[in-house]
Amino acid sequence: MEAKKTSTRGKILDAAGEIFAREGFSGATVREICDLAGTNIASVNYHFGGKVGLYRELCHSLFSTIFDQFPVTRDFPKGTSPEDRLAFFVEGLLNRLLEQQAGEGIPKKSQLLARELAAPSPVMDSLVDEFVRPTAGVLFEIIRQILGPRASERDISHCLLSLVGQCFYYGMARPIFTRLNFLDLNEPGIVEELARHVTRFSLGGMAGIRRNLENTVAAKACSGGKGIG
Amino acid sequence: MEAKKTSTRGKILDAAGEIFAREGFSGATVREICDLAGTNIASVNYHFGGKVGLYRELCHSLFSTIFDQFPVTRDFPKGTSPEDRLAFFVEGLLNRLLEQQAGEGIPKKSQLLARELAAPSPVMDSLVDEFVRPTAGVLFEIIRQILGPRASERDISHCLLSLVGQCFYYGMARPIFTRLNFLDLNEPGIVEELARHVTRFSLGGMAGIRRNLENTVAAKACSGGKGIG
Amino acid sequence: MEAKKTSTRGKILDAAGEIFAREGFSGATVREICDLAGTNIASVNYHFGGKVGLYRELCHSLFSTIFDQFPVTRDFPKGTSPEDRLAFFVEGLLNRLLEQQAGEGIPKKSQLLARELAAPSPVMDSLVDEFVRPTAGVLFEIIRQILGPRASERDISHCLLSLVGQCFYYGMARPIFTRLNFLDLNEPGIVEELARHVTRFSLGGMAGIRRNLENTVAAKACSGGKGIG
Amino acid sequence: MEAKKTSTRGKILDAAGEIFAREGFSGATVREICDLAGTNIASVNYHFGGKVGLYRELCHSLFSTIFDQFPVTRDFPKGTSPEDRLAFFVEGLLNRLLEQQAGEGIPKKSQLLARELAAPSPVMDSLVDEFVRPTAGVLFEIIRQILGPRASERDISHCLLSLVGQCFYYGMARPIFTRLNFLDLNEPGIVEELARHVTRFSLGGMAGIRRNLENTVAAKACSGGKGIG
DNA sequence: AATGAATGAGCCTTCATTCAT
DNA sequence: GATGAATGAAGGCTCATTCAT
Repeated sequence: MEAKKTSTRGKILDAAGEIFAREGFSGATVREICDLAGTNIASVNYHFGGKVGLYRELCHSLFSTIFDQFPVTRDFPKGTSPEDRLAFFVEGLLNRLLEQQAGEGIPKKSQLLARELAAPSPVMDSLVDEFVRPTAGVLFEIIRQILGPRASERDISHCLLSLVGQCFYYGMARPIFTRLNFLDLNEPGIVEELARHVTRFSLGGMAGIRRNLENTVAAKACSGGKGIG
Repeated sequence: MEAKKTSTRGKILDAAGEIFAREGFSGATVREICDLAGTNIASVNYHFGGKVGLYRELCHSLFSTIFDQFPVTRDFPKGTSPEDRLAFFVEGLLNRLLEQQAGEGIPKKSQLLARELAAPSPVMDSLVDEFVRPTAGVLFEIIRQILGPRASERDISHCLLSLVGQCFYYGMARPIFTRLNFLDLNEPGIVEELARHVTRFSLGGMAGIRRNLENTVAAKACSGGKGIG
Repeated sequence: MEAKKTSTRGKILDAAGEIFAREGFSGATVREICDLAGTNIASVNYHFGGKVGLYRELCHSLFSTIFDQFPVTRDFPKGTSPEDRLAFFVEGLLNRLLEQQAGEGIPKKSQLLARELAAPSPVMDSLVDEFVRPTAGVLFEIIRQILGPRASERDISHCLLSLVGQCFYYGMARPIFTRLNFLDLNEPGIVEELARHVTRFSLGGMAGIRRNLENTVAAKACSGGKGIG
Repeated sequence: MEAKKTSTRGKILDAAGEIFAREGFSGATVREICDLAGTNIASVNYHFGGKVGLYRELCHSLFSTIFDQFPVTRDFPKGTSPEDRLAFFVEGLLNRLLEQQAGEGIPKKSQLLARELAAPSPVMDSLVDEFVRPTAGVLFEIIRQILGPRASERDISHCLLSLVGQCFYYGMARPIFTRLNFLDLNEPGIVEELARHVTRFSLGGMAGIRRNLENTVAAKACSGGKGIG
């Protein structure tokens, strides 16, 4: 639930979120944003220095809010299994990507995120460092533990991308699979359901990878002698 | 490898692919496209009726070419396992999404595709019906067989999206994970490596799902008696 | 008399001359120019690349026209005195600076010239080289002959600036001395009258300078002995 | 030497002098002036009622200061020759026009003056009456005496403009003749040197005019008889 | 006395498009 | 078939100014 801002700055940011998400950066116009915000057309330049500045600040603010709202890790009790950590991570990530305004069918934040991922603007650079990299680091460690000591960094990367890809796809490709009637993301409880599925699917996938790693090594160890058969 | 067109029409299409992929629909300008194509600024309107017409035709032509080039199914010998069919599907899909111009690092086609998925233009509608739906149908059937008879349509959908999500993510999020140094998609043989990974990961994932389905049913069947423990 | 152009380019140039002269570069607006020219507001950008390009081309065209129209030297018969050459020069220069549209009281060209001299824009650089320098060279030689062999380059420069200053002042300070009722530049024959005056005044001035130079040298030559007295 | 003001008003005036001189009235912006002055952007309107008011006050203050600093006449001892009065006048006028800030190569005051002469703003009207007219009156009388009783008002005006023109030209056309390497106004003692030259040149010029007047009258008187030859 | 926020008007420029050739 | 010239609409932005504090 998003509290409607009363300051001019806040109203512009709210409106910008809507318009940029719907139209993209080039498609959006300052005029449209100001009309929606109910402010003067010069206010964007006054408060943000221009269209680009507004976009930058909006992204930052959006990412900041959403990342604070849905953490992907926390102070787990000692001995918590990596599988449980993964479950928590997946639910957090999906919430970040699928979160939407109460009452509105338009997930403006994830839409904007998806745009940036498909066509990263210069704004992206700082965001990746500030928001994405730490998140990826957390997941990387979890997966390393799940895959076990034989996994190379490349193995871990592959699995990480497999897991993240599933989550992102829900956020980005919504227009596609909505059209194909595969899934309705507006159902209540859908995020939790998807989190359970992604967790289970990915754990299964990683188990397969791990098994393969171990077999490969075992096979190598027996090379020269007879294989197990 | 893309044969350079010599007709005005062809030169415009080539240039449009580059510019639209880089700038998006609103960001691209007819002038820029015509400059790159070396044609008159009025030629776009003459040949395609306008910017929208050009975009529509470009998408169609791009999808058409790429879908023909990389099939996701074929006349398998009778008795081919669904796992083998899946492997073929995954490699085809990844090729479609990661294909790039020979010698150029810019995967203009998948970039354009990614854009359309993140922000589908009106052009999308016909494309989904013509290209995406049949592809999805093929995969749906393969997964149905792999998951076994106990899987509901929803289960199949979930797994389908999990698999497709992994593949798309490679095509769309390249700017992100390139920045994070997770993966370099320019390595030779990378598509095949990814295909092997996605196939194995997904088979593992689906195996997990299937096992769970069977256990759940079994547990229900034994309800009243003792669980396995 | 200025032939009204019929091409869009020409109409814009005509209008620009009027507006830039009246308002200065920053004060003038493209809209006003296009309104006066009866063309679309985008035509300036199409034909001249922008406001600056239009200004540059206008200055060039104006200078070119006016310098061709009023020469300051010609093929004099052998033995023509430097005084006669000077008279010709002065009349030519004054015509350049005071020339005005038939029927209009606004001397747009000299006004524009005056502006450039008081606040030279980047456009000025090429104009000085192309137009002003050769003119100055002609005058420099005439004055050198009038002042005689004892004149240093500095003496010549001083006299040159004295002469040119008189002429320019008529072109630039018109708003001032019109207000002070000193002179009405709209009288017929005024340019010829001024030319006669400036020529006579300057010849007198230079005669004074020359006399002084010769006396000084003579005095030096007699230093130690008696002066002529 | 200009004392740096500490009051907001004074700081704005100082800054305005710099900016208006460099950019002209339309080219200068209130924001730029306030930035340089280190004051709030609303301060110009608060203190001067607007951009025009600031400009008016600045001109007034500038003219007032400079005219007080360099007089063009004084209480001469009885019997002082008009030639001596002229020499004093010329030095005073040149000082007014060429005066520049200590240590800075930019003569902001004369630049501004030159602008006003080339393109007088409405502000000019009052300034002409208050400052220019009295100065011109002084010179008019001096020249009347030098030219002698046969000179008409028109003769006097011509000579006056010839003299004033030389002086103004140094102040206004500096960018031109600096580019042409005719003169470097930054040399020490240059103003005195120029004053000597202008005085001598003009006295020579007026002597020529006077001689001509007398010859003309004499010739008329002798009409019917022989001319002097 | 002074200011930060906000504004309406207007700026130059760029856009996709049209039209006569 | 193809194009150079021209255009109306709209773009982001800057301006001097105002107003509540």
